[in-house]
Amino acid sequence: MATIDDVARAAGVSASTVSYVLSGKRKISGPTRSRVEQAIAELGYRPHAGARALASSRTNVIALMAPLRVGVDVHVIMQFVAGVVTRARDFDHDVLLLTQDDLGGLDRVTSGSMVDALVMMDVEAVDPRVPLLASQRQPAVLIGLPQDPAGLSCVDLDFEAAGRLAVRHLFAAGHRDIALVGSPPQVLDRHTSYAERLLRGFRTQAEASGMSAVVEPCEPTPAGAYRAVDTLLEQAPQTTALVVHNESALPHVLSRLSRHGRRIPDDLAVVAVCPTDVALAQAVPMTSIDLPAEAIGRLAIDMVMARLAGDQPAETRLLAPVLTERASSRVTAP
Amino acid sequence: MATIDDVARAAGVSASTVSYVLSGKRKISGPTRSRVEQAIAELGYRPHAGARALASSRTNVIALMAPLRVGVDVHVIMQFVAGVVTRARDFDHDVLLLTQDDLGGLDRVTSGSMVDALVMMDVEAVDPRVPLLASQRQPAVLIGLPQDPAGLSCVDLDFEAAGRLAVRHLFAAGHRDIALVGSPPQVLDRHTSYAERLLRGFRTQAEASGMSAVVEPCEPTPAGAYRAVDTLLEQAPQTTALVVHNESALPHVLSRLSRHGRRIPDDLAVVAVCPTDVALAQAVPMTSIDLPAEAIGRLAIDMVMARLAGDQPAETRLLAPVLTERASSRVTAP
DNA sequence: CTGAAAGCGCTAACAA
DNA sequence: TTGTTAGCGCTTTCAG
Repeated sequence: MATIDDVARAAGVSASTVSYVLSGKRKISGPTRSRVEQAIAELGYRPHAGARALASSRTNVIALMAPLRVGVDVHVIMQFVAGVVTRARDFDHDVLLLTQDDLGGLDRVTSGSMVDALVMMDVEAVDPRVPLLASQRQPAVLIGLPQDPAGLSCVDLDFEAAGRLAVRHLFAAGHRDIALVGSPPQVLDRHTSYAERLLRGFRTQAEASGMSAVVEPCEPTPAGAYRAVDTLLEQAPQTTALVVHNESALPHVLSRLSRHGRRIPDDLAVVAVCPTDVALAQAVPMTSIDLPAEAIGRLAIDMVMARLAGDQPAETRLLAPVLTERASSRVTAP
Repeated sequence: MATIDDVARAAGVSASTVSYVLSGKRKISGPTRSRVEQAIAELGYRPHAGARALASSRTNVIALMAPLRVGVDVHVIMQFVAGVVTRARDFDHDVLLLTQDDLGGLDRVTSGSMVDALVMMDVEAVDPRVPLLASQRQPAVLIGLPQDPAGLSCVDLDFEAAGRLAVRHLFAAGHRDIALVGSPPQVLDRHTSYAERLLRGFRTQAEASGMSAVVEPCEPTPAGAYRAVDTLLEQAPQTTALVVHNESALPHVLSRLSRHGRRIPDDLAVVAVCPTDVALAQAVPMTSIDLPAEAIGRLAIDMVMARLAGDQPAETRLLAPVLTERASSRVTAP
């Protein structure tokens, strides 16, 4: 492999000049610059990442902690990761992938100076990883909202507003008896922030609007979805509209409803909280509040870069929910 | 951050001794070792990854090129990635994530000495990335089977054998008219290796067994699945069994069949080629040939490590398919 | 069994 | 506008 000295020699300049041509941190005359660039091209030179990191204490790598356990919301995770990776590339950064449960990984990549910053997905209200962030010098951006976001950068969809929005939409369509098919019990049990926030928005708005509102947690399996639907139809048969916040269960909820002879939207309106492509991939196109996972991922990187540039303090950004009406809640002509 | 010199000073030894304690490449006396270890613990010392890479030309990072585009087989991708990451950790390696389309990324991480090796998912029969591998010094392991795997390490499920196995299973259950609901047309168009291999196995075995076999490519959408099912039932109404090799379409295929009044397995047997958890997440538990994505990921890392250790030449490993019979193809009592 | 010292390839003062 | 030089923190000969 060619080194910076090889390039310098070939171009008839010093190594530092090559370095400055590469970094642009110094003004270089036209002729010199082109000689250097040509030498770089001819030799196929690439700076050695380790050497660079050692000298500059910058790795151009961002760590991403992602929940790789299968099961829940694979789509969302993938889109999110895609957003992070592609946006990082826009800033000439690469992404090191850590699994959610690799608690030690946090310290490893951080203390070992493997990365310049950290993005943590799927942060829970009380998250064991959050306290660990305090002791490290690299900035972190969290996806989700810990109970105490003091001094931390956070991004997420405003799930509470999303809950309210869904309910208001249904209210406007004339519904007065609604239900939420929510996250799996274990997700709620571990106080996953987004699940609780959506639930809160759903409940408060329903109450504010004087609607009767039932909540049914739901396993992300066919059996779980069937159970949830069956329970719901039995215990609250007067329900005319559903909010579904459970991507994996969604198709099974719909198929169970159809098995019960409930037509969508005629007998039952449904609003889903999920990525648009999931909403469109259902048997009936779903009215949905988009979970803009890719956009959030990109935004997380933008925030990381702002922090790295030093011009930004930590901030929390909650994206306003957007509801798109589709067939599943459309008021049909009588 | 504490450096190796800090540790050496604290322990009253030289830096090289600390290094050797860490690497185990030299015999160190008991007392010395424990003094060093204590100093490391007290100072919370972590070797600087860049410095280490510079001095040793080893990064302990593996690059993983994954198809992050959403749509097809997200589950499979996630499981695969999970397998790679967790197994890499077993060998004290981390994973740098590249997107499939980031062709330049290959050269970047490789020439820049950011990684020790490469794992490439979803390799197609004729893949633009494969020729690029020739010029780099880091070993690569491919998931999938390029047309010409000369000198490259490859792992994958033996899809051709899987196709044959599915057909043999159905033959044994008495079926003589079968159909394949396959990959999306565009996947076949780009000569995706696994799609073609499964197709080949399906066709050859059906022919060998004297069965009539129809093939229907299928978009990974509800509409696509409906179309495929409708076409099939119309053009080959005598079909009594289906092989589905299309994870995303699977639920929609099943729901369409049920809408057509075809009961599974009574009217139509179905064998799916997909991860076990997907097979179990359907309305009817699916007889399936497992796509052991996580295992393949782990295996890929094992092969990487063998190559890095230098003891292994490149080799191709095709995993034997395993079929598990479940309700969707069970012969029911008359 | 341990230490000294020479780099690994790059960046960023400091000089000119 | 460019060059010189001193590290960055570690690994690994070479010596003892």
